[in-house]
Amino acid sequence: MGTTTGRRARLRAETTAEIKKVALGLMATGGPDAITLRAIAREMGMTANAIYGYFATRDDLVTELINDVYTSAVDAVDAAKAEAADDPAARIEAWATGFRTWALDCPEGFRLVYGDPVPGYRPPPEGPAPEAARRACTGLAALTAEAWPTARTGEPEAGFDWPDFDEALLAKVRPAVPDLTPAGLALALRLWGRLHGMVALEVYGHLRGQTHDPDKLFRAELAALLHSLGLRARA
Amino acid sequence: MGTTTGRRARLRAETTAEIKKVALGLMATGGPDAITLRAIAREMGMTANAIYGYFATRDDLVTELINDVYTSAVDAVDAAKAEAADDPAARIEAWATGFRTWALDCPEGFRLVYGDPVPGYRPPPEGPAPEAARRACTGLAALTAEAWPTARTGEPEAGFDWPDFDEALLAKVRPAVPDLTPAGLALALRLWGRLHGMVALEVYGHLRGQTHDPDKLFRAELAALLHSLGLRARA
DNA sequence: TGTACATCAGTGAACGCGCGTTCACTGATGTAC
DNA sequence: TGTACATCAGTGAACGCGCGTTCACTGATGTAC
Repeated sequence: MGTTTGRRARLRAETTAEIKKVALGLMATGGPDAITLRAIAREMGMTANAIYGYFATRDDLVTELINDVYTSAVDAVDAAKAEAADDPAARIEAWATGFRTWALDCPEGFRLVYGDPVPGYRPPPEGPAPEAARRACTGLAALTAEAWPTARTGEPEAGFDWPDFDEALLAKVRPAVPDLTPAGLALALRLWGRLHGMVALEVYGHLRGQTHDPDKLFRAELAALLHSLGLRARA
Repeated sequence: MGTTTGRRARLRAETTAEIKKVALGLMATGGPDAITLRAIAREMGMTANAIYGYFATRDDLVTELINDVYTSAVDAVDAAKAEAADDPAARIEAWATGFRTWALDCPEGFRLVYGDPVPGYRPPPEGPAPEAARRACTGLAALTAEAWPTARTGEPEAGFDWPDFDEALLAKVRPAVPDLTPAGLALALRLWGRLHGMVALEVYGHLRGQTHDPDKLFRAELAALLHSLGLRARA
């Protein structure tokens, strides 16, 4: 009996996964508005309402999609960081290139998480992927804390204090990374912005008409970023 | 006769402008997919097909919208730059804050130009706003060229050469800014990315759960940016 | 100044489409004795 | 091992909706003599 119910469960899980994969594929070719139950069903050779056996509603599907994609991003950067040599420059480099690689591998995912929402989508009140967001925050904060001893000397002082930040962010970050200062947290957010800028331009195609070698441009920006933190790139 | 035909023409221009204004307003409240002829007409108290008297097609309307909005952005940063003191740091600061101010004043515009396109929209082959794009490129390149004498010393060398860049970009930039080097142009693109990152995060609401004072964060990033160019912020 | 005509902004009904979602159902797969 | 029953994935038709676009039209505004 275990094996037979197991088989049904497995088929169910496979179909669920396929629905999500097809949804992402549709978004890749047609943009966020291409994620429709009918289009997914068409692609899978079934009727649209069959999807209701797997997701209660289209918004539920989109929420799961965002959650999956965001989690895969955090997994990717965490893994890249973990594989890197045990020094701040190497780890920041791995984190940044890991993020860019993930985004270029799955530009639809990047858009889904950071760009315009799917038309008509209403996310749940706590956000579509709270756990992935938490991991992303603390991961970056920890990374910044590692680099802080050298970074602080190269950085102009900006006078940040804890009340400048959102309570929810502090609640996530301070217990996980106790040795981070307010200025360090501000730096973390700025590093995030700096990475986001380059990757967003590339994902949205704005670099296409500018350079043949976005890779080189990214490496240059990364080298400058490390340089400004008082660190030196490996390559 | 001149006055009467003039009146018709004026009414026509006013209605055209109102259609665009309403379209932007709809996008502000409902996202890019809210720009529909029917919604615009509803808002204006007319029927949807009346809009065909002003725009041949919905895509034409969107193209004009993007063009207007992009042009207003370039006008805004050019004006900010022109008003600034005649030194590179002040001009870069004015350019960056001018851009951010424009984006926060008109976040729909930022999304329209830099984010996901309006669902179903097919831009014309030369892009929706080629002239505005050209002005933005050359403006930033000129700004970078001004800062280049000090910036080059602080920057790690990355070995860029003209073939790294797109011919179309070079055709725009090199005649307008003849004293720009390949490394300088790469720096221009990176500055663009750096600015884009912070502003995009803020416009898309990703900073909302992080800091109460995005303004301060932006100023800190700007100060660090100037610092890395060997310049010093005024404030 | 008055009248006949041209322009043209906007109407109202209709088209075909794709959407999310509901409903009653069928038929194959698995379960209990 | 064989039969009666339960589960459940998926069907097919239908709903009401909003969309872009087309069409034949009306009625007010402007023009020419």
